[in-house]
Amino acid sequence: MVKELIKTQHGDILLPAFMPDATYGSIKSISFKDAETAGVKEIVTTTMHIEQNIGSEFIKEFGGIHKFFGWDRPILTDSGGWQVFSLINRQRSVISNQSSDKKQRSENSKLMTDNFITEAGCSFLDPVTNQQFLLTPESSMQIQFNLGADLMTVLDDPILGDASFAERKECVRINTVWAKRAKKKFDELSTPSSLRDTSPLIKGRMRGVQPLLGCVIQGGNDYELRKQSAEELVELDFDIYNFGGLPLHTPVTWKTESEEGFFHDMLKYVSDLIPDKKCKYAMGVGQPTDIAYCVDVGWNLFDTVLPTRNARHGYLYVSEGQGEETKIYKKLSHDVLRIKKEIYSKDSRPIDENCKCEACVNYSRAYIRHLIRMNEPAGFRLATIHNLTFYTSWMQDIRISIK
RNA sequence: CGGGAGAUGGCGGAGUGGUCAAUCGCAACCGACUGUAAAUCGGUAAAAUCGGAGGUUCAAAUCCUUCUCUCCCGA
Repeated sequence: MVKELIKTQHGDILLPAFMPDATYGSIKSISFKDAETAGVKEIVTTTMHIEQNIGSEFIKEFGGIHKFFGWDRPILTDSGGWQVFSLINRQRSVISNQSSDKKQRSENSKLMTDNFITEAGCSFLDPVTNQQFLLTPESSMQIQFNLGADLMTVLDDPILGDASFAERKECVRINTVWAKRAKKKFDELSTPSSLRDTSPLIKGRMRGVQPLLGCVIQGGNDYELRKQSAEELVELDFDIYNFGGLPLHTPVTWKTESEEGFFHDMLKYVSDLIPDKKCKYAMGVGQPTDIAYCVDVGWNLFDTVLPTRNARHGYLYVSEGQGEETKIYKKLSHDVLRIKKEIYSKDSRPIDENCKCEACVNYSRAYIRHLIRMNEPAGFRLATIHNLTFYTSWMQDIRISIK
């Protein structure tokens, strides 16, 4: 029995669902109203960026993240684990460059002391605000309650692909310990009396609907570690099970010589380790065809930066026959169109003749190409609206196709 | 009219005697992007004998003379 629906205080989520990322409190270059028009029903935001730049205490007093954003539909918060992973990973790659430059070396050693993970939590220097920050499983949970998220995520400890087996095993161990601690904190904070005091959620419309908690299965590209991680977490009984790390063979995720691109087998393997009655969330996935594959093997919740970032870079998703290159997964297919290419400079057609979004109904490829090349925010906005419209309709097609 | 500064590839702008057929950036073309330190990053190609003429020197974009043009300040 495949899960079809998640109930939240801000409405139901139809599965499989795709949630765009509103990292700094905004889906880059569009408004939430634009997102709604593009068919977006639920979004992801990050606890860390909000906490550091605005402060979750303030959001709580304000009346919660939904009110603050002006977004009345479901919000999932990410824990902040990934950001730290990202920082540490960058730090390692800088250091591995073996610079003989004295200044560079001193910067490297500074990075080592700025960002580190212990069993207590993640300590790091925020690159934007330049403040030292300690994130623990408990504080991450507290922040997410302050925000009043509908779906929450435990602090997790992602793994670097080229770490040794012992190091990766240690990450899985810490990841489970943190999940336990986070769940304990979550249970404390979500008791009715506690909710009244600590969370803007209680002021919502649907009393009695609790926030849901997701944990993150780690283990990198190692099947045994994935299995161990999944089994330990299943034991703890979470609402949502997330695929941690990024299932891609790249130097910043998992280094392997064997294969390029998306790690299909691992997605299937991990999905099979999770009971079907649970929501399965493939974090950071992915290309439309990869999402389609993941749905096939049991995943039903997705978020990725691809449609929004690619839009800003002029990489547009279009229906088949409308672009330069076709991507196919089974019966689903679409094209890709790089709008910055010269061939579109005089093209009076819309981005996608089959699309009803604001960009396609009103403007030509030539105009949108021009705007993006000129770095005009209006161009980013239109392209983003288009790509999100594509993604939401792609998800709808998937939902229909699996009925 | 007097004084000053300048003239280098499509544009901006390094370089003040040899290592300069000339750094670099923008623009151009192509590509990447996957729980966003990303309006970012990478690659490729093309393009100037350095305003004109003369001179000094083994050697000049670089020094000297002169011409042309531009800009700034002052009458």
